Amino acid sequence: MDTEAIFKALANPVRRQILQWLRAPEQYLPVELHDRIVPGSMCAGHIERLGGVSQSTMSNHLSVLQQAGLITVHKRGQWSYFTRNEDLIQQFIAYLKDAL
Amino acid sequence: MDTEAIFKALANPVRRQILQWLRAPEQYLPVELHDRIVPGSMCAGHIERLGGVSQSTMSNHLSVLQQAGLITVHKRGQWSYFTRNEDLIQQFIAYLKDAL
DNA sequence: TTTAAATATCGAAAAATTACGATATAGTGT
DNA sequence: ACACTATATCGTAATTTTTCGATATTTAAA
Repeated sequence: MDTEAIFKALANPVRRQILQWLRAPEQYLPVELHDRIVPGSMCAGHIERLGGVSQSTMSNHLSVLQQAGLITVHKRGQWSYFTRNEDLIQQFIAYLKDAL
Repeated sequence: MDTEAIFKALANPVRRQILQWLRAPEQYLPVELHDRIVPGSMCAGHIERLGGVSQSTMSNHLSVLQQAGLITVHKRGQWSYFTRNEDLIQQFIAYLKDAL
């Protein structure tokens, strides 16, 4: 667990917001897509549309979260589906409980 | 609780280290000072000597931690004694548990 | 096989953070 | 009043982060 990378990743509000969106993707996606997606995930394009930043900027944020291990990607066709890495997130919180 | 400020404060390794030193100040202070200090605290000067940065830089780090609420200051004479704000730290961890 | 769509990467500008030395402020002791 | 110590603040340079538009890459569709 790269705590340095995790702390840095979480220091940015857009990235924290992404983690929130990924808690309940269905809530933020058009209903007609609910059965098409990788469950519990959103593709980069939808995340981009939710955030107020450019495509390349959002792609970078997703990359930072991914490198910190907070999210994982599954590529299907031309899409990249991002999912929270609950294991790591819980591991990180457990770590904080007696290391912070 | 200013979570934005807390996340930003924790993004810096020197500041996280300060919180660690403040968990057990006696461990990092000369024995002859143990009965002179505000319990569970260290003055700015001692923190400065532990960290590898200049006086002004360390003073700034302490200020950032303080503004985030992670530490508190008690001034006595010409010294500033810094203490962990355990309440806020625990509150932050509790917040993370269901908001991260 | 050309065209379009989704995403990633590149290069550079803007903004924020970190760092330092110098100086200011405030308290202590002479 | 004066010198001395501890800490804070100021101005600024260096570094890192954030951002963007442009371009490259990959897959799908016509």
